[in-house]
Amino acid sequence: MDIYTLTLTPARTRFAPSPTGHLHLGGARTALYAYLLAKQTGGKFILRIEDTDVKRTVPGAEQEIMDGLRWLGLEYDEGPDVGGPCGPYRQTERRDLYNVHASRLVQSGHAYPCFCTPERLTQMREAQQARKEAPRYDGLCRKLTPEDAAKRIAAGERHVIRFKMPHEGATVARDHIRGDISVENKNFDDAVVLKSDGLPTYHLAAMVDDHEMQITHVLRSSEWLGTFPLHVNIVRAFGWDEPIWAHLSVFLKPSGKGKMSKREAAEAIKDGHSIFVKDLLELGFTPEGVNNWCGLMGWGVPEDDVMNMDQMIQRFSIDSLTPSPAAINFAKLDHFNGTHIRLLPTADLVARIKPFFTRAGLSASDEMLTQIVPLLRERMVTLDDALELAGFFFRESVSPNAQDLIAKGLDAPRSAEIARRVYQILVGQPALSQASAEPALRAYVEESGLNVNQVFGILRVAVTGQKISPPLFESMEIIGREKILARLDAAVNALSKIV
RNA sequence: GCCCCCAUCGUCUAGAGGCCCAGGACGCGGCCCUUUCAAGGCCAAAACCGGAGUUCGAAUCUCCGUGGGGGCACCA
Repeated sequence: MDIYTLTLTPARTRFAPSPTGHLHLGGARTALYAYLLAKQTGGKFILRIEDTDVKRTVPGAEQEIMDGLRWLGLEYDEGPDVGGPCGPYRQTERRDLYNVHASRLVQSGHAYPCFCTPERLTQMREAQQARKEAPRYDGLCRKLTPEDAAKRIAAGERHVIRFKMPHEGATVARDHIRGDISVENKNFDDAVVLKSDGLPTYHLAAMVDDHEMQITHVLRSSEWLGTFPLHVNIVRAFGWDEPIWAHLSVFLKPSGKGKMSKREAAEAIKDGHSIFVKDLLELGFTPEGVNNWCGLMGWGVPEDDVMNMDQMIQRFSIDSLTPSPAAINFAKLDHFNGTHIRLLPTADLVARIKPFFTRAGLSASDEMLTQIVPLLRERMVTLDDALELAGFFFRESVSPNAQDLIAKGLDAPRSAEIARRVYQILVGQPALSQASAEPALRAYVEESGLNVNQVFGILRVAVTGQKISPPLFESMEIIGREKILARLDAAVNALSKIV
């Protein structure tokens, strides 16, 4: 089989989060890569919920994950709410399957029941740490005869199933990003694969499911690198073929010193950013921007790094994934978000900013927004910028800061005088179009000896209520003559009251 | 303490022995455009962690050091 054929073999990939919290950037990127690989090869992208730790499961988390994936455009082909040929896709609904497999491991001599109590294990670990030894299961129950074990199980004694790690030799596991990883087996202990509540741990559940669901490429966080050899041993104990494994580097906080912490996450929010997908949506980020940005962290694209989903699908390759941790750079997210906003067709952008006006209690019609969007587009970094930039279009009146109405280098009375003059000029214009208003005002600027910034500045603040606004004359044409004159009149009044 | 992984501009990265006195992107600085703010265009500054090897030749290969990250649960 040549390389070309290989890359076209449909991949089955999966995103397998546990529903214990918010969907975050790391998860989003893992899902993105898995999605890209599946789509590129004409394969399937699967969502599997790893909820075997019942105590840690958070209500609503699963829904948030599904909503988040859909918002990002990472539509899964198989999953809890869409079904599929390998379901169910929630691990708690597959417990019988894990029991069967755990038994198989015991029968084949690859695993054994362990009756050690949590108390004993804690004591053991504490003693080991006191002796500066690595905390590790001492293998007490590994020595039990199958007969003894069977008797205790029959007696109803509470127990777990542990995987029997080889004591001798080394395990060589191949990570697609890093190459062969070799670890001495003596560094491992016998991990629990089935808990006393009858549910599996990750080590068993993930291996069984990846096999049963015929996953071809396992893309997961590099946090799993430590237990990677264990997983490989489990897969081999079953006699299964291994998938291609790729351990994705972790995201570091912006400083590059350590993983994102709660504290850092809070800092980011204050700054209008977040590591949580649900926040990103509310903060006005676009799926296009987020995907492009986080996809680029850990993936070495030679050039042309502004990409939409189709382009990412075409260009993605697990061969160009990078092994080193990446520090999050929110400034770059801003850049990509702004870039993708500018790439959006007007109707699309209108639809996306509308909710932000609605939420602010402003009724913005599609017609109006369609006119305004071209003025806004290149000034937006996030979608909610539209509200800040263009709220004045939809308000009955504006209330500028009186001081802002005073032109640079002039005083209030002089500014009021200018505003009055501008009013007169505009009143004289039957239709307040850009074509008529602008030349008239420029002529005034010329004859008055003032500069454009002074005159247009007063007008801008009077009409928009803001020092920074979209292009003035285009905006005025949309606002309409009546409102403009009223606002200008109000500005003259405000200016006159300043002593 | 033990184990594993990583190491190119501030950040994300290109680079798979000569194409590299190291390329792109973000950010930063400057200039142009300009009614504000942006966007856009142009220009600039900015890096191969250190030390030994291997080689005619190393950012690229090997070893050591250092630094950083991750892991060592009946959590994932």
